[in-house]
Amino acid sequence: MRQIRLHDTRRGAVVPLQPRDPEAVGIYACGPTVYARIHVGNARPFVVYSLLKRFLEHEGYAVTFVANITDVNDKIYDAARPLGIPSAELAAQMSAHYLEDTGRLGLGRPDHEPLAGETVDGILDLIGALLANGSAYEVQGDVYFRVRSDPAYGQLAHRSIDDMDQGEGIEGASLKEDPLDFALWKAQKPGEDTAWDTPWGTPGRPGWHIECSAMAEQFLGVGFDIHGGGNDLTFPHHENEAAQTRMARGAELASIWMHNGMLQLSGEKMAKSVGNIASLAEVLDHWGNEALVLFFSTGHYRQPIQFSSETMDQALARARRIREAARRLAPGPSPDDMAPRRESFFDALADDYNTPRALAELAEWVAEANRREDVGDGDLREMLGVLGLESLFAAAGDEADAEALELLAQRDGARARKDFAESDRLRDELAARGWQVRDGAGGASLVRA
RNA sequence: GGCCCGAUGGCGGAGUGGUUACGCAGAGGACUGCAAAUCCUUGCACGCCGGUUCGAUUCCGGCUCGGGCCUCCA
Repeated sequence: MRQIRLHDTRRGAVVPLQPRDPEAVGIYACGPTVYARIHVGNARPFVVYSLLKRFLEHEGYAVTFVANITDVNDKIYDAARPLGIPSAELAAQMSAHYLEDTGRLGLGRPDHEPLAGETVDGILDLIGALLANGSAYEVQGDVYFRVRSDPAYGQLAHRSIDDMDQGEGIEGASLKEDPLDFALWKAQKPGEDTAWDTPWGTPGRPGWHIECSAMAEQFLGVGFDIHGGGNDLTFPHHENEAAQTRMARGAELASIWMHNGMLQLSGEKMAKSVGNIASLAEVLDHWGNEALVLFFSTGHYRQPIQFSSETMDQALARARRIREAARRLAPGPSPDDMAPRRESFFDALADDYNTPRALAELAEWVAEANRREDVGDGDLREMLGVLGLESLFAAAGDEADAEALELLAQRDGARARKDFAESDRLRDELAARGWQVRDGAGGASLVRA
């Protein structure tokens, strides 16, 4: 088994993965808050950790991947109000969209996708433990975490407690003992239509940070292996998560905290608040899932990555080349003398999940395969499977293609192939026969005009 | 203001104390009935100023610029 190394934010270094169970790895990644349809940037962690799971499985681990859905949150109340619908209804709608949109990535589902709203028992249990040992206090139905009770607070984000000026809003500030403290639970306020009963008597709903602590613990237990998320969550969200569990359970929530970089659009983080949004659904419509999944792997997961029509087109072209190689290669095992390239591919992934380097190896592998005769496609299948791109072996719109190719063959016996769509002349020809060429990921497909 | 990250060719993006990956785009060539695909060749790229060193894009310091977080944010 290859030694796998990953960057841990807490230690600020690339460290060896040493799972608590030598044969199994648990991964938790923070998912989106479902108050609107997700954008491409939101898809990055979904892709990164889904693919990490595939790689770890390839290396022989049994992996449990948990990605939560935050369905109870201020944002959701705020978004539901002007729409005149219950917040739970909005959350349900947007959750459904989230499942649909991420499903189209073709990467399968995480093993568990808990909803915060269904983990309230676990949340109250954690809060109970914190109240009991003095790390939390209740004020007028709110419950706050006593940040200074945790001597390790700030270690994850590498911040001194004295540099912090954290607040949960002006109203809450007056209730806190210390401005650093953050809400574990918020008493129900007018206009908030979702609330749960509590042991301390006043109904309310959980704070954002505690939701993740509870959901992670429920499915992976305390002390699991990898906690992931976008690097914008490092502080305060992950810092708070870590602190809550540490003080409630006397143990660290996770051993490695991984953080992916932001997707950037015109030099800035893609975010709803900035307004530079491209929805995941739109991007999938335009470029297809293969180009998008490949696009995410063209950059290292920790670095920011530039989203633009240009960089997406580049990913599309790259997918096309791989698809072409997949199409022409004979099924079967690849030659032994090409194995070193395959191994370099996986070695790159073992080294802090370096997908750009892995893709370079894959490109070299493809070039060599193209140069040779009778290269079996085994290695390529193996590599693409780990990258979530096994579908490059199956052409989009195969059936329509077959039919159209038959027509073409009848016409002039041309050595037609899927790339027919590249040729304007053939496009015209097809149009004349009632076919419309529709460009998609890594190729084109045909539909009846 | 504080903490952190980055600055690589037309674009994207790895990596390295001394021959600078890979992809996309471009140019030339091969092959091909035309295309497509594929192959070969090719391109004054490492922000600025100092320092360490036989030698720095790579290490150190400063500067400039960009980005993330410090408030909801993948």
